Amino acid sequence: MARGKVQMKRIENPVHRQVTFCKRRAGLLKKAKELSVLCDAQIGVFIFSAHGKLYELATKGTMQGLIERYMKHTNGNQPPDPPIDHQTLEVKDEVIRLKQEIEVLKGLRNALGGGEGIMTLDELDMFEKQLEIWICQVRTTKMKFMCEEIEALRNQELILKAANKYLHDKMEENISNTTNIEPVNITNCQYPLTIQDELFQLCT
Amino acid sequence: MARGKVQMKRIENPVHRQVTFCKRRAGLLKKAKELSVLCDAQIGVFIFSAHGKLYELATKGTMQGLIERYMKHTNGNQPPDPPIDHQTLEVKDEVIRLKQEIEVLKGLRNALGGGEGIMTLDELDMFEKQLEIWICQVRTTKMKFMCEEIEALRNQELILKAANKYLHDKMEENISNTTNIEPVNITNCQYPLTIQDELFQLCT
DNA sequence: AACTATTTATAAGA
DNA sequence: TTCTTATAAATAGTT
Repeated sequence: MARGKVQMKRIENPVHRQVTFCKRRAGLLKKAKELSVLCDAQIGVFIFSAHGKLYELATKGTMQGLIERYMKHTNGNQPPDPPIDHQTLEVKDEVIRLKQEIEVLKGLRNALGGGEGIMTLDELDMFEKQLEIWICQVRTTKMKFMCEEIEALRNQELILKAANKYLHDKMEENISNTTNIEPVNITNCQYPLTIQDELFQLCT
Repeated sequence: MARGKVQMKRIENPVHRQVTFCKRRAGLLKKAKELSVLCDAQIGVFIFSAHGKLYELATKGTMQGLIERYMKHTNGNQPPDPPIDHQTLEVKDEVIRLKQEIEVLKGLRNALGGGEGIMTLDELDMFEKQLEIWICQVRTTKMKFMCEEIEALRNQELILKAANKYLHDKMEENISNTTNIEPVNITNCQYPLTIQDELFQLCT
Protein backbone atom coordinates (compact mmCIF):
# COMPACT_ATOMS: atom_id res chain seq x y z
CA MET A 1 0.00 0.00 0.00
CA ALA A 2 2.87 2.21 -0.15
CA ARG A 3 5.73 2.62 -2.54
CA GLY A 4 3.94 0.53 -5.06
CA LYS A 5 0.65 -1.27 -5.40
CA VAL A 6 0.71 -4.95 -4.52
CA GLN A 7 -0.66 -7.77 -6.64
CA MET A 8 -3.29 -9.69 -4.81
CA LYS A 9 -1.55 -13.04 -5.04
CA ARG A 10 0.89 -15.08 -3.04
CA ILE A 11 4.23 -13.31 -2.50
CA GLU A 12 6.83 -15.65 -3.92
CA ASN A 13 9.91 -14.19 -2.20
CA PRO A 14 9.95 -16.00 1.18
CA VAL A 15 11.67 -13.21 3.10
CA HIS A 16 9.39 -10.65 1.62
CA ARG A 17 6.39 -12.84 2.36
CA GLN A 18 7.44 -13.37 5.98
CA VAL A 19 7.87 -9.63 6.52
CA THR A 20 4.53 -8.87 5.00
CA PHE A 21 2.95 -11.61 7.09
CA CYS A 22 4.25 -10.03 10.29
CA LYS A 23 3.13 -6.55 9.35
CA ARG A 24 -0.26 -7.41 8.03
CA ARG A 25 -0.95 -9.87 10.80
CA ALA A 26 -0.34 -7.14 13.35
CA GLY A 27 -2.50 -4.80 11.30
CA LEU A 28 -5.34 -7.30 11.07
CA LEU A 29 -5.39 -7.98 14.78
CA LYS A 30 -5.25 -4.26 15.50
CA LYS A 31 -8.20 -3.64 13.21
CA ALA A 32 -10.13 -6.43 14.86
CA LYS A 33 -9.56 -4.96 18.31
CA GLU A 34 -10.59 -1.53 17.09
CA LEU A 35 -13.78 -2.82 15.56
CA SER A 36 -14.61 -4.65 18.75
CA VAL A 37 -14.08 -1.58 20.91
CA LEU A 38 -15.70 0.98 18.65
CA CYS A 39 -18.75 -1.05 17.77
CA ASP A 40 -19.20 -3.26 20.81
CA ALA A 41 -18.71 -6.45 18.83
CA GLN A 42 -17.34 -9.79 19.97
CA ILE A 43 -14.63 -10.94 17.60
CA GLY A 44 -12.52 -14.03 17.20
CA VAL A 45 -9.62 -14.35 14.80
CA PHE A 46 -7.19 -17.14 14.24
CA ILE A 47 -4.36 -17.15 11.77
CA PHE A 48 -2.27 -20.15 10.87
CA SER A 49 0.98 -19.19 9.17
CA ALA A 50 2.10 -21.25 6.18
CA HIS A 51 4.39 -23.11 8.57
CA GLY A 52 1.51 -23.92 10.91
CA LYS A 53 2.10 -21.48 13.70
CA LEU A 54 -1.05 -20.12 15.33
CA TYR A 55 -1.83 -16.49 16.10
CA GLU A 56 -5.14 -15.72 17.69
CA LEU A 57 -7.31 -12.98 19.11
CA ALA A 58 -10.55 -13.12 21.04
CA THR A 59 -12.30 -9.98 22.23
CA LYS A 60 -14.94 -9.85 24.94
CA GLY A 61 -14.41 -13.42 26.06
CA THR A 62 -12.31 -16.49 25.49
CA MET A 63 -11.79 -18.22 22.19
CA GLN A 64 -13.57 -21.24 23.67
CA GLY A 65 -16.58 -19.13 24.46
CA LEU A 66 -16.50 -17.61 21.02
CA ILE A 67 -16.32 -20.99 19.36
CA GLU A 68 -19.24 -22.21 21.43
CA ARG A 69 -21.22 -19.14 20.50
CA TYR A 70 -20.30 -19.69 16.87
CA MET A 71 -21.44 -23.29 17.07
CA LYS A 72 -24.77 -22.28 18.55
CA HIS A 73 -25.29 -20.01 15.57
CA THR A 74 -24.32 -22.40 12.83
CA ASN A 75 -25.73 -25.50 14.46
CA GLY A 76 -29.20 -26.69 14.25
CA ASN A 77 -27.67 -29.58 12.40
CA GLN A 78 -24.72 -30.35 14.63
CA PRO A 79 -26.06 -30.47 18.18
CA PRO A 80 -23.51 -32.98 19.52
CA ASP A 81 -20.52 -30.83 18.60
CA PRO A 82 -20.78 -27.56 20.53
CA PRO A 83 -22.03 -28.79 23.87
CA ILE A 84 -19.24 -31.34 23.95
CA ASP A 85 -16.62 -29.63 26.04
CA HIS A 86 -19.16 -28.69 28.62
CA GLN A 87 -21.88 -31.24 28.30
CA THR A 88 -19.65 -34.24 28.00
CA LEU A 89 -18.20 -33.46 31.38
CA GLU A 90 -21.64 -33.07 32.88
CA VAL A 91 -22.78 -36.32 31.36
CA LYS A 92 -19.70 -38.11 32.66
CA ASP A 93 -20.31 -36.69 36.10
CA GLU A 94 -23.84 -37.98 35.91
CA VAL A 95 -22.61 -41.43 34.90
CA ILE A 96 -20.32 -41.51 37.92
CA ARG A 97 -23.11 -40.33 40.18
CA LEU A 98 -25.55 -42.90 38.83
CA LYS A 99 -23.00 -45.68 39.15
CA GLN A 100 -22.43 -44.76 42.77
CA GLU A 101 -26.16 -44.75 43.37
CA ILE A 102 -26.44 -48.15 41.74
CA GLU A 103 -23.69 -49.50 43.93
CA VAL A 104 -25.58 -48.37 47.00
CA LEU A 105 -28.79 -49.90 45.76
CA LYS A 106 -27.09 -53.12 44.73
CA GLY A 107 -25.56 -53.34 48.17
CA LEU A 108 -29.01 -52.96 49.61
CA ARG A 109 -30.49 -55.48 47.24
CA ASN A 110 -27.77 -57.94 48.00
CA ALA A 111 -28.15 -57.41 51.72
CA LEU A 112 -31.86 -57.89 51.27
CA GLY A 113 -31.33 -61.10 49.39
CA GLY A 114 -32.25 -60.15 45.88
CA GLY A 115 -29.46 -62.54 45.02
CA GLU A 116 -30.46 -65.13 47.59
CA GLY A 117 -29.70 -68.03 45.34
CA ILE A 118 -26.00 -67.29 45.39
CA MET A 119 -25.68 -66.33 49.05
CA THR A 120 -23.57 -68.37 51.36
CA LEU A 121 -24.80 -69.66 54.66
CA ASP A 122 -23.05 -66.85 56.51
CA GLU A 123 -24.60 -64.27 54.22
CA LEU A 124 -28.00 -65.83 54.82
CA ASP A 125 -27.42 -65.51 58.56
CA MET A 126 -26.51 -61.86 58.14
CA PHE A 127 -29.54 -61.31 55.98
CA GLU A 128 -31.84 -63.02 58.42
CA LYS A 129 -30.55 -60.80 61.22
CA GLN A 130 -30.97 -57.72 59.04
CA LEU A 131 -34.54 -58.72 58.24
CA GLU A 132 -35.28 -59.17 61.92
CA ILE A 133 -33.88 -55.72 62.58
CA TRP A 134 -36.07 -54.29 59.86
CA ILE A 135 -39.12 -56.02 61.22
CA CYS A 136 -38.39 -54.49 64.61
CA GLN A 137 -38.01 -51.07 62.99
CA VAL A 138 -41.23 -51.48 61.06
CA ARG A 139 -43.11 -52.55 64.17
CA THR A 140 -41.67 -49.62 66.11
CA THR A 141 -42.76 -47.26 63.37
CA LYS A 142 -46.20 -48.84 63.27
CA MET A 143 -46.45 -48.52 67.01
CA LYS A 144 -45.51 -44.87 66.82
CA PHE A 145 -48.19 -44.26 64.20
CA MET A 146 -50.81 -46.05 66.24
CA CYS A 147 -49.88 -44.22 69.43
CA GLU A 148 -50.18 -40.94 67.60
CA GLU A 149 -53.57 -41.99 66.31
CA ILE A 150 -54.72 -43.00 69.77
CA GLU A 151 -53.47 -39.72 71.16
CA ALA A 152 -55.34 -37.83 68.44
CA LEU A 153 -58.53 -39.77 69.16
CA ARG A 154 -58.25 -39.08 72.87
CA ASN A 155 -57.87 -35.39 72.22
CA GLN A 156 -60.87 -35.50 69.97
CA GLU A 157 -62.77 -37.31 72.70
CA LEU A 158 -62.00 -34.59 75.25
CA ILE A 159 -63.09 -31.89 72.84
CA LEU A 160 -66.34 -33.68 72.12
CA LYS A 161 -67.00 -34.28 75.79
CA ALA A 162 -66.60 -30.60 76.54
CA ALA A 163 -68.83 -29.66 73.61
CA ASN A 164 -71.47 -32.10 74.69
CA LYS A 165 -71.39 -31.00 78.26
CA TYR A 166 -71.94 -27.46 77.07
CA LEU A 167 -74.86 -28.45 74.84
CA HIS A 168 -76.35 -30.71 77.47
CA ASP A 169 -76.37 -27.90 80.05
CA LYS A 170 -77.78 -25.53 77.50
CA MET A 171 -80.62 -27.92 76.72
CA GLU A 172 -81.54 -28.50 80.33
CA GLU A 173 -81.48 -24.77 80.85
CA ASN A 174 -83.79 -24.39 77.85
CA ILE A 175 -86.24 -26.94 79.13
CA SER A 176 -86.49 -25.50 82.61
CA ASN A 177 -86.74 -21.84 81.47
CA THR A 178 -89.26 -22.20 78.62
CA THR A 179 -91.71 -24.78 79.79
CA ASN A 180 -93.32 -26.20 76.61
CA ILE A 181 -93.09 -22.87 74.86
CA GLU A 182 -90.89 -23.76 71.93
CA PRO A 183 -91.06 -27.43 71.06
CA VAL A 184 -90.24 -26.58 67.43
CA ASN A 185 -86.99 -25.07 68.50
CA ILE A 186 -85.99 -28.26 70.25
CA THR A 187 -87.13 -30.31 67.29
CA ASN A 188 -84.97 -28.28 64.97
CA CYS A 189 -81.96 -29.01 67.10
CA GLN A 190 -82.90 -32.59 67.72
CA TYR A 191 -80.60 -34.38 65.32
CA PRO A 192 -77.28 -32.86 66.31
CA LEU A 193 -78.22 -32.72 69.94
CA THR A 194 -79.16 -36.37 70.00
CA ILE A 195 -75.85 -37.46 68.57
CA GLN A 196 -73.90 -35.24 70.90
CA ASP A 197 -75.96 -36.45 73.76
CA GLU A 198 -75.35 -40.06 72.95
CA LEU A 199 -71.64 -39.39 72.78
CA PHE A 200 -71.88 -37.59 76.04
CA GLN A 201 -73.61 -40.58 77.66
CA LEU A 202 -70.97 -42.90 76.31
CA CYS A 203 -68.13 -40.73 77.52
CA THR A 204 -69.44 -40.07 80.97
CA MET B 1 -9.19 7.90 9.77
CA ALA B 2 -10.31 10.63 7.70
CA ARG B 3 -11.83 13.96 8.52
CA GLY B 4 -10.96 13.54 12.16
CA LYS B 5 -9.17 11.13 14.37
CA VAL B 6 -11.38 8.72 16.26
CA GLN B 7 -11.25 7.97 19.99
CA MET B 8 -10.60 4.32 20.63
CA LYS B 9 -13.74 3.74 22.64
CA ARG B 10 -17.29 2.65 22.03
CA ILE B 11 -19.16 4.97 19.68
CA GLU B 12 -22.19 6.15 21.61
CA ASN B 13 -24.31 7.37 18.71
CA PRO B 14 -26.12 4.20 17.55
CA VAL B 15 -26.46 5.25 13.93
CA HIS B 16 -22.89 6.31 13.75
CA ARG B 17 -21.82 3.09 15.43
CA GLN B 18 -23.78 0.94 13.04
CA VAL B 19 -22.28 2.68 10.00
CA THR B 20 -18.78 2.33 11.34
CA PHE B 21 -19.46 -1.31 12.12
CA CYS B 22 -20.43 -2.01 8.53
CA LYS B 23 -17.45 -0.22 7.08
CA ARG B 24 -14.83 -1.57 9.38
CA ARG B 25 -16.26 -5.07 9.31
CA ALA B 26 -15.91 -5.11 5.53
CA GLY B 27 -12.42 -3.70 5.89
CA LEU B 28 -11.40 -6.32 8.43
CA LEU B 29 -12.63 -9.20 6.34
CA LYS B 30 -10.93 -7.76 3.28
CA LYS B 31 -7.65 -7.45 5.18
CA ALA B 32 -7.98 -11.01 6.37
CA LYS B 33 -8.48 -12.29 2.84
CA GLU B 34 -5.51 -10.31 1.60
CA LEU B 35 -3.26 -11.62 4.34
CA SER B 36 -4.34 -15.14 3.56
CA VAL B 37 -3.65 -14.77 -0.16
CA LEU B 38 -0.41 -12.82 0.06
CA CYS B 39 1.18 -14.89 2.80
CA ASP B 40 -0.39 -18.28 2.27
CA ALA B 41 -2.01 -18.32 5.71
CA GLN B 42 -5.19 -20.03 6.83
CA ILE B 43 -7.43 -17.56 8.60
CA GLY B 44 -10.69 -17.70 10.46
CA VAL B 45 -12.63 -14.67 11.65
CA PHE B 46 -15.97 -14.39 13.33
CA ILE B 47 -17.64 -11.21 14.36
CA PHE B 48 -20.72 -10.99 16.53
CA SER B 49 -22.42 -7.63 16.30
CA ALA B 50 -23.70 -6.07 19.51
CA HIS B 51 -27.13 -7.37 18.54
CA GLY B 52 -25.80 -10.91 18.17
CA LYS B 53 -25.64 -11.21 14.40
CA LEU B 54 -22.77 -13.32 13.11
CA TYR B 55 -20.39 -12.43 10.29
CA GLU B 56 -17.68 -14.90 9.49
CA LEU B 57 -14.82 -15.65 7.14
CA ALA B 58 -12.75 -18.76 6.70
CA THR B 59 -9.93 -18.94 4.16
CA LYS B 60 -8.38 -22.13 2.82
CA GLY B 61 -11.01 -24.39 4.31
CA THR B 62 -14.22 -24.41 6.27
CA MET B 63 -14.74 -22.79 9.64
CA GLN B 64 -15.31 -26.26 11.05
CA GLY B 65 -11.93 -27.38 9.79
CA LEU B 66 -10.31 -24.26 11.18
CA ILE B 67 -11.88 -24.74 14.56
CA GLU B 68 -10.71 -28.33 14.64
CA ARG B 69 -7.23 -27.24 13.71
CA TYR B 70 -7.40 -24.58 16.38
CA MET B 71 -8.49 -27.15 18.95
CA LYS B 72 -5.61 -29.44 18.07
CA HIS B 73 -3.24 -26.57 18.72
CA THR B 74 -4.66 -25.41 22.00
CA ASN B 75 -5.60 -28.85 23.27
CA GLY B 76 -3.34 -31.21 24.97
CA ASN B 77 -5.71 -30.67 27.81
CA GLN B 78 -8.93 -31.46 26.00
CA PRO B 79 -8.59 -35.05 24.73
CA PRO B 80 -12.35 -35.67 25.01
CA ASP B 81 -12.96 -33.52 21.97
CA PRO B 82 -12.27 -35.68 18.91
CA PRO B 83 -14.00 -38.87 20.07
CA ILE B 84 -17.01 -36.79 20.96
CA ASP B 85 -19.49 -37.75 18.28
CA HIS B 86 -18.93 -41.38 19.03
CA GLN B 87 -18.13 -41.39 22.70
CA THR B 88 -20.82 -38.94 23.68
CA LEU B 89 -23.45 -41.24 22.24
CA GLU B 90 -22.01 -44.19 24.12
CA VAL B 91 -21.94 -42.24 27.34
CA LYS B 92 -25.51 -41.07 26.85
CA ASP B 93 -26.62 -44.63 26.19
CA GLU B 94 -24.91 -45.64 29.41
CA VAL B 95 -26.71 -42.90 31.29
CA ILE B 96 -30.04 -44.14 29.99
CA ARG B 97 -29.17 -47.72 30.87
CA LEU B 98 -28.04 -46.78 34.36
CA LYS B 99 -31.15 -44.69 34.95
CA GLN B 100 -33.33 -47.63 33.99
CA GLU B 101 -31.38 -49.88 36.32
CA ILE B 102 -31.79 -47.36 39.09
CA GLU B 103 -35.52 -47.26 38.51
CA VAL B 104 -35.70 -51.01 38.95
CA LEU B 105 -33.60 -50.89 42.08
CA LYS B 106 -35.56 -47.98 43.50
CA GLY B 107 -38.74 -49.94 42.99
CA LEU B 108 -37.19 -52.76 44.93
CA ARG B 109 -35.91 -50.45 47.62
CA ASN B 110 -39.28 -48.87 47.96
CA ALA B 111 -40.98 -52.25 48.14
CA LEU B 112 -38.41 -53.16 50.75
CA GLY B 113 -39.05 -50.03 52.72
CA GLY B 114 -35.94 -48.02 52.07
CA GLY B 115 -38.27 -45.05 52.35
CA GLU B 116 -39.76 -46.18 55.61
CA GLY B 117 -40.03 -42.67 56.95
CA ILE B 118 -42.61 -41.73 54.39
CA MET B 119 -44.55 -45.00 54.37
CA THR B 120 -48.16 -45.11 55.46
CA LEU B 121 -49.41 -47.52 58.06
CA ASP B 122 -50.81 -49.79 55.36
CA GLU B 123 -47.49 -49.79 53.56
CA LEU B 124 -45.73 -50.64 56.77
CA ASP B 125 -48.08 -53.59 57.22
CA MET B 126 -47.32 -54.77 53.71
CA PHE B 127 -43.65 -54.33 54.31
CA GLU B 128 -43.76 -56.22 57.58
CA LYS B 129 -45.52 -59.12 55.90
CA GLN B 130 -42.97 -59.06 53.08
CA LEU B 131 -40.14 -59.14 55.58
CA GLU B 132 -41.70 -62.09 57.36
CA ILE B 133 -41.99 -63.89 54.04
CA TRP B 134 -38.34 -63.18 53.33
CA ILE B 135 -37.31 -64.44 56.72
CA CYS B 136 -39.19 -67.64 56.03
CA GLN B 137 -37.46 -67.94 52.68
CA VAL B 138 -34.09 -67.29 54.21
CA ARG B 139 -34.69 -69.85 56.91
CA THR B 140 -35.86 -72.36 54.34
CA THR B 141 -32.74 -71.76 52.31
CA LYS B 142 -30.57 -72.04 55.40
CA MET B 143 -32.34 -75.26 56.31
CA LYS B 144 -31.73 -76.64 52.84
CA PHE B 145 -28.04 -75.76 53.08
CA MET B 146 -27.75 -77.36 56.49
CA CYS B 147 -29.58 -80.48 55.41
CA GLU B 148 -27.26 -80.79 52.47
CA GLU B 149 -24.30 -80.40 54.77
CA ILE B 150 -25.64 -83.02 57.16
CA GLU B 151 -26.27 -85.34 54.25
CA ALA B 152 -22.74 -84.76 53.00
CA LEU B 153 -21.31 -85.43 56.46
CA ARG B 154 -23.33 -88.65 56.78
CA ASN B 155 -22.07 -89.81 53.42
CA GLN B 156 -18.54 -89.02 54.50
CA GLU B 157 -19.19 -90.98 57.69
CA LEU B 158 -20.30 -94.02 55.75
CA ILE B 159 -17.29 -93.84 53.49
CA LEU B 160 -14.94 -93.54 56.44
CA LYS B 161 -16.66 -96.40 58.26
CA ALA B 162 -16.23 -98.62 55.24
CA ALA B 163 -12.59 -97.61 54.87
CA ASN B 164 -11.92 -98.24 58.52
CA LYS B 165 -13.61 -101.58 58.49
CA TYR B 166 -11.45 -102.56 55.55
CA LEU B 167 -8.26 -101.37 57.28
CA HIS B 168 -9.26 -102.93 60.56
CA ASP B 169 -9.82 -106.30 58.96
CA LYS B 170 -6.57 -105.94 57.07
CA MET B 171 -4.66 -105.21 60.24
CA GLU B 172 -6.12 -108.18 62.10
CA GLU B 173 -5.31 -110.36 59.14
CA ASN B 174 -1.75 -109.00 59.21
CA ILE B 175 -1.28 -109.71 62.89
CA SER B 176 -2.53 -113.30 62.68
CA ASN B 177 -0.67 -114.18 59.45
CA THR B 178 2.75 -112.66 60.19
CA THR B 179 3.37 -113.17 63.84
CA ASN B 180 5.84 -110.48 64.89
CA ILE B 181 7.50 -110.55 61.49
CA GLU B 182 6.91 -106.95 60.31
CA PRO B 183 6.44 -104.60 63.21
CA VAL B 184 8.03 -101.81 61.14
CA ASN B 185 5.29 -102.08 58.57
CA ILE B 186 2.67 -101.62 61.22
CA THR B 187 4.60 -98.71 62.72
CA ASN B 188 4.67 -96.97 59.35
CA CYS B 189 0.93 -97.18 59.10
CA GLN B 190 0.36 -96.44 62.72
CA TYR B 191 -0.67 -92.80 62.61
CA PRO B 192 -3.43 -92.96 60.02
CA LEU B 193 -4.59 -96.29 61.29
CA THR B 194 -4.88 -94.99 64.78
CA ILE B 195 -7.04 -92.10 63.73
CA GLN B 196 -9.25 -94.19 61.53
CA ASP B 197 -9.49 -96.71 64.25
CA GLU B 198 -10.60 -94.16 66.75
CA LEU B 199 -13.21 -92.92 64.34
CA PHE B 200 -14.27 -96.49 63.80
CA GLN B 201 -14.64 -96.98 67.50
CA LEU B 202 -16.75 -93.85 67.76
CA CYS B 203 -18.98 -94.75 64.86
CA THR B 204 -19.63 -98.28 65.89
C1' DA C 1 -24.79 4.82 -0.83
C1' DA C 2 -21.35 8.23 -2.60
C1' DC C 3 -17.82 11.58 -1.82
C1' DT C 4 -13.46 13.41 0.04
C1' DA C 5 -10.30 15.07 3.41
C1' DT C 6 -7.56 12.78 6.38
C1' DT C 7 -5.75 9.21 8.96
C1' DT C 8 -3.76 4.67 8.84
C1' DA C 9 -1.46 0.88 7.04
C1' DT C 10 2.26 -0.77 4.85
C1' DA C 11 5.92 -1.82 0.76
C1' DA C 12 10.33 -1.02 -0.08
C1' DG C 13 14.62 0.27 1.43
C1' DA C 14 18.03 0.79 5.07
C1' DT D 1 13.31 -7.56 13.33
C1' DT D 2 12.78 -2.61 13.39
C1' DC D 3 12.82 2.18 11.49
C1' DT D 4 11.82 5.34 7.87
C1' DT D 5 9.16 7.20 4.38
C1' DA D 6 6.54 7.54 0.23
C1' DT D 7 2.34 6.06 -1.08
C1' DA D 8 -1.78 2.99 -1.20
C1' DA D 9 -5.92 2.04 1.48
C1' DA D 10 -9.25 2.75 4.77
C1' DT D 11 -12.53 5.39 6.61
C1' DA D 12 -14.99 9.61 9.50
C1' DG D 13 -17.80 12.98 8.57
C1' DT D 14 -20.56 14.99 5.21
C1' DT D 15 -23.92 15.04 1.30
